Amino acid sequence: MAKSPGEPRPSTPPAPVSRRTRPAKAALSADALVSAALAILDADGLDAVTMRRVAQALDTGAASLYVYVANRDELLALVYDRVLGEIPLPAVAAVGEPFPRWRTELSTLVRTAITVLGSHRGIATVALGDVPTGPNALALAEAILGLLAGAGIDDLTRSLALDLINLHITAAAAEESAYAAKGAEGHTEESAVAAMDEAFGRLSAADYPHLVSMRETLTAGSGDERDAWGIEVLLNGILGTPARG
Amino acid sequence: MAKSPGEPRPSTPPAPVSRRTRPAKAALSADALVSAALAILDADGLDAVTMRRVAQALDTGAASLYVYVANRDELLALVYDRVLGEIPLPAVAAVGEPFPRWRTELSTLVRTAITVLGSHRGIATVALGDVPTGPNALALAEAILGLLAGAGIDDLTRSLALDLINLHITAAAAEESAYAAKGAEGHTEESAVAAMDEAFGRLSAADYPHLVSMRETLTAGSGDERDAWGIEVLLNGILGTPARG
DNA sequence: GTTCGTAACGAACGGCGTTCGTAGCGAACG
DNA sequence: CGTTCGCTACGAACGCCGTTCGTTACGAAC
Repeated sequence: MAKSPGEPRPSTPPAPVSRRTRPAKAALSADALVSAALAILDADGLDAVTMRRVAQALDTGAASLYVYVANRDELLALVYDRVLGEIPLPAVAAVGEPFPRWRTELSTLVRTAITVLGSHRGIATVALGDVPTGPNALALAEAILGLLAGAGIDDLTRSLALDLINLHITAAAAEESAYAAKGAEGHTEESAVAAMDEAFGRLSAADYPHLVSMRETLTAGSGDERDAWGIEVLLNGILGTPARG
Repeated sequence: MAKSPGEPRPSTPPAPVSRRTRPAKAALSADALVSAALAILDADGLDAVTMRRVAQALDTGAASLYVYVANRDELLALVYDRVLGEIPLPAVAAVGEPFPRWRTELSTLVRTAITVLGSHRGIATVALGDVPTGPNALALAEAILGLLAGAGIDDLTRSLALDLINLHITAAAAEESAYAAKGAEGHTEESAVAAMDEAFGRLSAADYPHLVSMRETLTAGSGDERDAWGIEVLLNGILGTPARG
């Protein structure tokens, strides 16, 4: 009762009971923050995941979030790991056991990882700045290492291959998100071709002979086909490039 | 004379001559914006490249920049292309001519591209959102296509390979920048190992057998060695994976 | 009954990208 | 020569942002 700050509510009088007064409210938690952030991410993209919007979705103030999360980057890292959890992982063979199905399993694992990460608008870019160490990131790494072990690849090569595959997943997903974001609801095809023509129209065949001659080939193939080819290249390359070879 | 707004300068009277009154001033230009932005980028990183700071470096106001650039993203795209210009490109063989040195040339081209992009703190992430179409980006693409042509690779495969190589360059550079940024002046080695141990300390060998058994191998090798191996994998994989095979 | 740690919160700080209305100024035009 | 016009430049402002601070409420411990 002392202090008597009165009613310092200059903006929104229609809410009669202060949020603080209300009792239950489902209790905040880091998981709840992540869920709210993920919903905003899917709805409006990475830039829309602001502390204020997350707080608003949870019917609280931005300052309250800092009890569960040190800052926005940490929240995004948690969201990233949550998304990684959506990737179905194959059962891992025991250490030392050969696993003949490793190639198809690894191929689909990489492809689904790219698709899952790419479908949550822009979250993949989070991983390019922080080496992720969340539980689901570790589980994914474990699965990849297990499949590579099933191929009989030595430890050093597997270690390098893990990095390379992770890099590829992240980059391919980030690119996919970017394409999806650009299109929004416009035609991906049309705008992409338009941009291409715009850029190519000014090219002289003398200065850029290969680009000009390949103009049509460069836009060929769907994203999925390009993704699939990329994975094949990676796997073939890994098999054919032992470390310290 | 009409209107007579008087002297609406409530904040900084110590500057007697309005910037407007001063005559010469070297004249703004898109190039000047890019140079100023690049200097800030190298000094303080991508986040520090704000419209206000660029304007300040040019001794003007942020609003003035919009005459030469539509928005910050466009400015960053110009900076990105400027940085690409720092990459020395090999002479391109004529279309149809075999070029036996293609492999070493392409390998060093990719490696230097990663190094150059990675050395300008965070600029590589710009390319993950915009397919770059600046002149230097086109020249780089032309060079890569030319070297691949020297290897006798067909058009469709070259097209896919170009995308894959560009993706790898961008991602590897972004990761390199991120590592450099994390370290700042702290020991990269120490902090990386500490983070690893932090994450690995909680791992049970039952749940993560491969990760645990490879704990030491995973941190082996310098960044350069990993980069070099990655390029070999890409090139070997491209050679061994014709499109529509 | 009192103390105390801590979740929750409103307000504020400093900064951001961008827009708006206007001021200056050289060239074009009558 | 006088006027108009287009364009660069600019200060101020808008609506955001992440984060911090000081205070309040409240449950558990004593």
